[in-house]
Amino acid sequence: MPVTSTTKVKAGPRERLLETATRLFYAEGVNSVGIDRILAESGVAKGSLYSTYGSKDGLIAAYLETRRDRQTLRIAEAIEKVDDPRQKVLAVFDAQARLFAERGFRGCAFVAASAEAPRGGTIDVATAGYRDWQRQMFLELAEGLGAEDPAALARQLHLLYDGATLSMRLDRDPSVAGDARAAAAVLIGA
Amino acid sequence: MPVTSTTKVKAGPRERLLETATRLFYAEGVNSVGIDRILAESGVAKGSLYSTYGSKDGLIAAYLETRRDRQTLRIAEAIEKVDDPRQKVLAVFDAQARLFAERGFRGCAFVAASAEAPRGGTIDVATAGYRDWQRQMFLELAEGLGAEDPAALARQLHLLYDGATLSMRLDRDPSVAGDARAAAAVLIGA
DNA sequence: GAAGCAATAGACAGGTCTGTCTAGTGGGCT
DNA sequence: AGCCCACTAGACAGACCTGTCTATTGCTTC
Repeated sequence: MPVTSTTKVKAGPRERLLETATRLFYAEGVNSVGIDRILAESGVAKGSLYSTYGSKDGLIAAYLETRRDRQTLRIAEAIEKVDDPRQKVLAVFDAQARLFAERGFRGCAFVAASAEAPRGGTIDVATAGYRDWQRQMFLELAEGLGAEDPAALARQLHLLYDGATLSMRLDRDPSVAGDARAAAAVLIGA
Repeated sequence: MPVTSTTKVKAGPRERLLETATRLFYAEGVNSVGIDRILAESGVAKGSLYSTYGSKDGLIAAYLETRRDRQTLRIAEAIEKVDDPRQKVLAVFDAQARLFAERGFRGCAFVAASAEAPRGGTIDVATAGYRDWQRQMFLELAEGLGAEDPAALARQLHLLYDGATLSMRLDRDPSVAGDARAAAAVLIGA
């Protein structure tokens, strides 16, 4: 019986590769990290990487998928925890603040990965999917608020969220999430 | 007498290199474009590049400097053109909208360049300088508005500007500048 | 006309990267 | 016991990169 992810005794090459790749890709960028380093630090043979993920691109895709799942789950949970439509919006920015406060957080993985990615490639597609999810989330939140133009409000809230994301990446100042929350409060109060 | 930049008859290697590098770096990213392509497309010899700019890094620095000058000049002009403090703020977002509407615009050059740049390197330093200029500009605008907490308002406006910048890069939709302007109008009206 | 200098053209070194391929090893299942 | 297969270890090919170095050309100035 193959060892599954729930078993802690020993992780297989697939899990070790993904764990190491996630750590290195996120810290230093997908282009800066070569597979040799991932192999060395994970203790996996090169052949296993190519039989499991097919290519470096495949490993990158798996990496982005886990980041996306982590993020969407985190935000969905924060939204579900409260009932008031306004509180739901603020909960998103609170979740962002908690994310920014995490040790080792260095900005959104998708922003970093997509910056130098060739158009139409693996990273581009994964990023577009993540953006779609975000857009849909903000739209549902804005509709829940009963705004007269939910689509416009959703775009503005998304703008604040994006602004905090970019600012965090460029300035490395987690407090920006608080500013985004404050601005969001003004927008949904108006 | 050496030919200066005002003379249109023939541009020297320095100008041709910078022009070609700007075009390619901006379109495809500083890491994706090798010097061989810049040399081939500009018709300049490799020796001239290294005697003029010292290294690829030096060329990148010159590229970012011209982008920065272009941007700061553009925004400063837009601000000076109007007198009303509120109109000055909106003028910044109007300038952003015009920038986004330009043919071939693909998002902020600094965001793209800094995404995969090593910390503390040439790109990082240039980006930090540009960020400082932006922060100062928004602070002066907020102070001109006579807000009770100019620093907080400046950060929120900057957030909207950043949000539009990131959204433009990820979604390639120039209309986002209009959303940023609308949200800014709400913030400075409150 | 001669000298000097900037620029061209391109070979070359030394490094990095992805991906392929071969050989050996060890544990689990029949 | 014996077989199978996943995995390890690492050499290798082929491509690309930056930066150096040499030889040559052509313009400018003395």
